[in-house]
Amino acid sequence: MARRDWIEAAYQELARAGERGVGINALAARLGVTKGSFYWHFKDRSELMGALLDRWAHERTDEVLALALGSTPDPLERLRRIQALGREVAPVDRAMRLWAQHSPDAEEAVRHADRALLGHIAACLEGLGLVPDEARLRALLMLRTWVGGYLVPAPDGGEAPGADRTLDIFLADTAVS
Amino acid sequence: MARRDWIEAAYQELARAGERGVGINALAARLGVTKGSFYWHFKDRSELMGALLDRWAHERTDEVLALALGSTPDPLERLRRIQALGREVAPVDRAMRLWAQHSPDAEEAVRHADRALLGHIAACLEGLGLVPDEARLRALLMLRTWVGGYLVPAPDGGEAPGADRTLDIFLADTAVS
DNA sequence: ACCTGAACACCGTTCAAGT
DNA sequence: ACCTGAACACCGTTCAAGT
Repeated sequence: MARRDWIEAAYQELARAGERGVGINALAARLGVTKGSFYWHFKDRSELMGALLDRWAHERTDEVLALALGSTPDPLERLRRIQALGREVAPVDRAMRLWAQHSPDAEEAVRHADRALLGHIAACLEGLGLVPDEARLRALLMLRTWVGGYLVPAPDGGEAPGADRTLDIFLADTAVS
Repeated sequence: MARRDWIEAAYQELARAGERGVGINALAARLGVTKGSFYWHFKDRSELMGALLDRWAHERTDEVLALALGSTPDPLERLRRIQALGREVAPVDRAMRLWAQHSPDAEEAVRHADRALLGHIAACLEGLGLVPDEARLRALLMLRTWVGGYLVPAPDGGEAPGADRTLDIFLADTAVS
């Protein structure tokens, strides 16, 4: 049982059940050891949670970097890829954002990651003809619309068919429309 | 110490510190009694939380009803009032939505309340010339944009000056623009 | 009717003791 | 070096006993 095994198991629980779902007892049972083992590898629970933060931050940095260095130069296609990534990472992204609501450390990690992500979205919007200030504002509102989906599901179960109408709406008066 | 005193104190804690902030020990200390008293008035914690749900549902119903019966017939002005209400009730609204992420009961209460709210927003958008389907979709995306602000704060501290640019953007191709 | 106080289960935490 | 097992604090919960 290595430190990284605890982190891996905890990360999966975080994505599955949120920050509260990461319990030492449950993890110990799942890993087939007693919780005393946990306290050999970690000072306390918050050290484990800190490791999860680091892991997530690295993953997210890589993902956004991959987007920024992506092969397509077409801004609209880039925005679609950001959206696709968003759907892919939704479970852990949601867990992180909810956690950030009551943890300053998680809040800082999310804010830092969002700076990069918002920068990339805004760059795409500039590529479509928006001036920098307008691009930054719309990038923020677009991200809020996507993330807001965690807290406001479509009323008629299942995602509305025109969910990626978000792009159309936020690009209403750009080169695209 | 009456049942409603517990509910009132708990409701304040909910808005202040979220669902986890509602602790029997802390409430008992604040009310100057022992927690044994609590279990005279309530079967258990979940009965208290259910009472909070009811209280919030009534409050929210009244608020949205007041908006719907409001004096202004102007749809744009009505949308501005919805936004203003949103800012006013942000603390408890945020707490409710976060709570809804891990409680089916809270989830149902929020979804029910959102049905009314989304209906009212959509009605305003129809008043501005959108067809029903488009109005419903944009109402959903607008609400998500506002609520998404809980999870994605403005990167440069403090709300961006043009925060209610949301209206402009979502009304881009209506009678307003 | 309303509350106290002691007890219990659960979970995070500590630590002496084992291998 | 790595883990066990017993102990403790904290909080939700129960309940017999008080007024």
